[in-house]
Amino acid sequence: MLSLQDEQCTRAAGATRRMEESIEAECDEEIARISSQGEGGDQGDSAHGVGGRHDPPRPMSWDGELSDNDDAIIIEEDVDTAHIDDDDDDEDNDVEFSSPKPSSALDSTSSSTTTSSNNVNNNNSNCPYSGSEEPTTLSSNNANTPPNTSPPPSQYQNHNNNHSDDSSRLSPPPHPHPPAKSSLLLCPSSDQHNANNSGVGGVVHVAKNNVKPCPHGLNSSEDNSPCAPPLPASLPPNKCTNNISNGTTTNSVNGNTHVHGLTSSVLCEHNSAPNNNNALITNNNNNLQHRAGNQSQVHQHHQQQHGHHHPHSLNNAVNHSLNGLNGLGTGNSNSSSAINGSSGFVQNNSSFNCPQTNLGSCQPATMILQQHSQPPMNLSFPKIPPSPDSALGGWSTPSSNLSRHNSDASQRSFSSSSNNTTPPCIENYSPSNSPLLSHNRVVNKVEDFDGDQQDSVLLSSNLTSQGISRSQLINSPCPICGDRISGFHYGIFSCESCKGFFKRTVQNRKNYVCLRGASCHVTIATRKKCPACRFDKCLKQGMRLEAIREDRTRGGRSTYACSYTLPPTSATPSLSENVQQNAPTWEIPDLLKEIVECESLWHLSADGDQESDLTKASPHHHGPNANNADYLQELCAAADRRLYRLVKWCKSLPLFKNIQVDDQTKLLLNSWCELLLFSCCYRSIPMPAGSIRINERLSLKENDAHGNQCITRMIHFTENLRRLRLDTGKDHFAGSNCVFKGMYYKRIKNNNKKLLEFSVEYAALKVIILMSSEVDELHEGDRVRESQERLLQCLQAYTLARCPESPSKFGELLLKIPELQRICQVGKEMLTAKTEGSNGFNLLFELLRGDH
DNA sequence: CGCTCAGGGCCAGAA
DNA sequence: TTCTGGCCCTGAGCG
Repeated sequence: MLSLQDEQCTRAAGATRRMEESIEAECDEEIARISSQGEGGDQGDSAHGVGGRHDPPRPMSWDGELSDNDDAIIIEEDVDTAHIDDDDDDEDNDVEFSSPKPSSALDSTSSSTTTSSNNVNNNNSNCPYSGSEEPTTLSSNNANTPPNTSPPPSQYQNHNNNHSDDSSRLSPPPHPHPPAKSSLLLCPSSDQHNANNSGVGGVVHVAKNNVKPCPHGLNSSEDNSPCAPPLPASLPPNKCTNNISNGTTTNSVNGNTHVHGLTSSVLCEHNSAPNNNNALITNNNNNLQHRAGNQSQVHQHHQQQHGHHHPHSLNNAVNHSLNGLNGLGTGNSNSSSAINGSSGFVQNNSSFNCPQTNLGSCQPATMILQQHSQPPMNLSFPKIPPSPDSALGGWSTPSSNLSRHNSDASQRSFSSSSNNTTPPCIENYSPSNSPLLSHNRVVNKVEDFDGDQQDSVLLSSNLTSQGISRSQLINSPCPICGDRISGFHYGIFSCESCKGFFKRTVQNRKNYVCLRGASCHVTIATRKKCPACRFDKCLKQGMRLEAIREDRTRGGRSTYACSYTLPPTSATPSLSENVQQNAPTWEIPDLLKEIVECESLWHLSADGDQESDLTKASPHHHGPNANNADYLQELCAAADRRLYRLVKWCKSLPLFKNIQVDDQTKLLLNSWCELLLFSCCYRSIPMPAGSIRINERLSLKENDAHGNQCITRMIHFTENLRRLRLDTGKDHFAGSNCVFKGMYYKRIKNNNKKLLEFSVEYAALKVIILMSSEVDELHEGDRVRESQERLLQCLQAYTLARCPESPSKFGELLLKIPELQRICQVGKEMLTAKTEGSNGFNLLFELLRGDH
């Protein structure tokens, strides 16, 4: 009698064989298809072969409409929405795609893929910060402490109360901002750390005005020792690495810097473990706190969950990227520095933001990201204070209209001191036509170039050449709400109300949630209606979280790095164009381009595509009635169909397709579930919150799951993805010099065509998941490992280049993987139980039976 | 040493 | 009761 284990092995072998056969069949089919196509290669193939093709760039329009572009690939779909249909399945029956410009068989891949996911941002939730955990406010020792009470549920909610069951509507994880005034803060796992620093077990007393910043922003005033390495740019400069003995929140135990504020929660965790090497991975939506920033902890956790190891390279990258999660913005390619202790990365980042020397205090973000891979450098940048006057290159008139009088009391200033400045009519103010938008972008662009004094000159000349006068700036509307600007606040010129709003939001840790899709228009009239969107706009316009002083010291100049970046906005046309022309471009690594081009394979289901037939033939395909019948059956059917597409996708991937078939099979067997679930969740991003899209006809809400943990977790995972703000195709073309080799369109209602948009980050992450070198008994383990590392490097480079203001993006992306693996574990168990005893004979069942 | 100006605090009014 | 926003205070940076 065969033991259960033997039986499982047998089944696994069967699944393996089937996977191999599928892969080989795909190969054969591919070859046959290419051979038979001659010049008219179909689009499916166009994206199969990747690499080595360098077609000239083609102009693209971004209206999403297709005109007469022969190169476009049209995927028809009877939908009127522009979902991110990366791997829609059931609509395949309705899908066809037109032939692109004929090309040779071997060059059939020359049609390129235009990628983006246009709906991602539209469905982003309100808070751009996720994945961090802030200290728990236990109580207040100060009567002035802003109360952490529950806000009206309809509009927003305080983070402190966000651990409700209805996590799909939870506010995003808290902003990593400073604690409320004089709060008693508890680091959830930081007893030892806190005891060391405050003398009160587990409690950090944040004293009001009790921190005397060091004169250099480095040492406490009592300490005459040489300056410790300054903090990274994103940290307030008066948070010295030296311990401040008055019970405040900084310390330098083993080189760690415990800072709250922007990075408080994460750093709190990060530094709290005995080895000072922790970080926090949170998953608020799942009400899970995966506190495993320490490599070993991640490792252990993962082992416990899955019985195997994280890929070493992935692990490195996770640890590496934790720096970014802390807002420290590492681009250090030597991940060992992160692994070996946070002291390493603190010191590796030590060249920044010393207010005394102004080392990098105004360095461009791109420089910062590049430089912390270097050991501490003796930088000799000329001093560039981050104040707007300085940043703007030193206007000729020292007594600016942006003096105190219009900084604090803007109304007074406008009425009295600005004789030559006619106060603009309020009706003329509009955030959309504010020169400030362009101005801020100019600041950003200039800072991106260099950190030295030339910035100022260049910026000044830019402003001059673009005709931006000081009075124009002053008279410009607040870029957030359109109100009158009162001064330079938290990194941008803004009005007094937005300044106060931003300050309160950050200081009091408000965590607003927009219930209208996070797309509310923020104007002077509506700014009170949706604080979530208002805060979001504050951030988008460039307000800096780190400008909020965690110690609440008053006075003085800002010393945070002013290398803020702004997203493309609808600035004044001429200026916008100018900025656009001068915009530094970032490039999508070629490898990622090739990967993205393979994304189209999730859509393609042309005639002859076996998937269509399989779909129709699937005995588990229940069609529209599945919604009320057995969604699990529908889920299985959808998963089963996608598996075939998965194989097609895999074998077209660069790096992967060069791996021998045995290893390909093992990698696929290892990751098929993660890939399927990930794609499902990604596809669900445009869906309403709290639901996932199984296929074209079936979507599930949390209620529909009837407590099914897998579905629930998938919904939460989708929510996390939504917050993560994956890139979109528009991003690529707005800021990059990326040119894909073709354009894919989906035919929608009224015979219109919608440009398909793929996310580079999403696509790359899938391949990283696939290329797990920790799979047992790989013949070419080293090769797989190298491939994954290469992918990781590309993705990191891409995320840093695209979002220099969010150095944590890369880490946050990677941290989705263990979360995904946990969901898969639950999902497999669910599906296995479901298919127990079933005589179904398809790939999914085979995989499931062999998986346990 | 005085000025600048950005960040924090206060508080009346609004929601 | 909470939030808003105008006004004022503070103090580091700078000339």
